[in-house]
Amino acid sequence: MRQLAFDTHDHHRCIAATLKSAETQCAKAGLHFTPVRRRVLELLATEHRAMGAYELLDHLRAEGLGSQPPVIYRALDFLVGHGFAHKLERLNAFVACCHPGADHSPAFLICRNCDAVAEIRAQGARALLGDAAHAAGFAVDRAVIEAMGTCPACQQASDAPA
Amino acid sequence: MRQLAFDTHDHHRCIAATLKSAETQCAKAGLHFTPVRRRVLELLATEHRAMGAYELLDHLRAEGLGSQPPVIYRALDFLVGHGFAHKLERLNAFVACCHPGADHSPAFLICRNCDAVAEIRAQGARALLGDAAHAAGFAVDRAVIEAMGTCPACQQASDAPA
DNA sequence: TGATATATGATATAATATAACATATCAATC
DNA sequence: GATTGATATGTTATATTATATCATATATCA
Repeated sequence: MRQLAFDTHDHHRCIAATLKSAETQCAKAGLHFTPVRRRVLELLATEHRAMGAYELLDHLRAEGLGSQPPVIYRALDFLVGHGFAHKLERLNAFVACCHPGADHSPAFLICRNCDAVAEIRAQGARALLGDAAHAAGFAVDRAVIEAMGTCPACQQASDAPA
Repeated sequence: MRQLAFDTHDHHRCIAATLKSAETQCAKAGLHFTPVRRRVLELLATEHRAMGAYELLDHLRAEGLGSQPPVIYRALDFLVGHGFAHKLERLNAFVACCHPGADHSPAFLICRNCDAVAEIRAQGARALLGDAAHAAGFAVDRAVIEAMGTCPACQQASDAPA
């Protein structure tokens, strides 16, 4: 079961693993994995794509789990704050974390054409960035790394046009 | 005259160089460096910090150069599109480019404490990111790299509290 | 049980950004 | 110089994203 980049994978297991991991981590750390928080993570994991806050809120509303913006933003703050989800700054949207539990320096590959998003590890790039920053006297605590471009599927599609 | 990171520099020359460079590039490329566009770049260069679209628009309005949001967003689109300014996705704000004319892969260092922003070159990090993306079959055309952390001045301030 | 911290509900509004259409300006050509 | 086409600006309206604030509920623990 792989969960890297644009590869296909066993998505049922992927969703289950994401939720299970969050559950476990929350239990360990004494965090409350409440119904709203759980459901938001589940939605993100299930759709497996970048979703906007209001799109997520629409789901919650339909399910009677909350109807006002603060509900979703609080849930997202929790999930992002504890590393269960990430915010894509470029899209003002959110994705479930693909490497739950791993200490990671995530980078995102965002397809301009179809909006597919992949999370990859970027330890190397992150380290070089840290070095360059350090040389300028700056101490980095978090790096936003988002690559815009074309995913494999869209490259193929444009190579072989109708 | 240095214009790197958080170093001090001759700011008058820095502003002049930024405008001059944009002027030259526009002339070469047949682009219209109109009064609004010029003034927005000048504001960004003068303040030398991240500014929001509406903050910039307030200046334009005070000067009779435009009063509605589309005016500033169009000017910013032009400046960002041609590399004269950059958008900081993390802040939803804009800065003048510090390396005008240079073919560059900019990265930004953003101080959480005082919002100071420095633009550095990140060729190395960008290259590693490109490699990692390539391994996933993804073709990068642009990378957003923004480091959140603490600038030199704020580090000193917190080392030696009152 | 009562005190405290944490989470949710609800109202209002702030901040950021774009769609759509009208008008003006500029540059090239007839 | 008038015509045209491309580019830029003006203007109105509205969409999208996000937060402040205060009230209420729920959980935890002394």
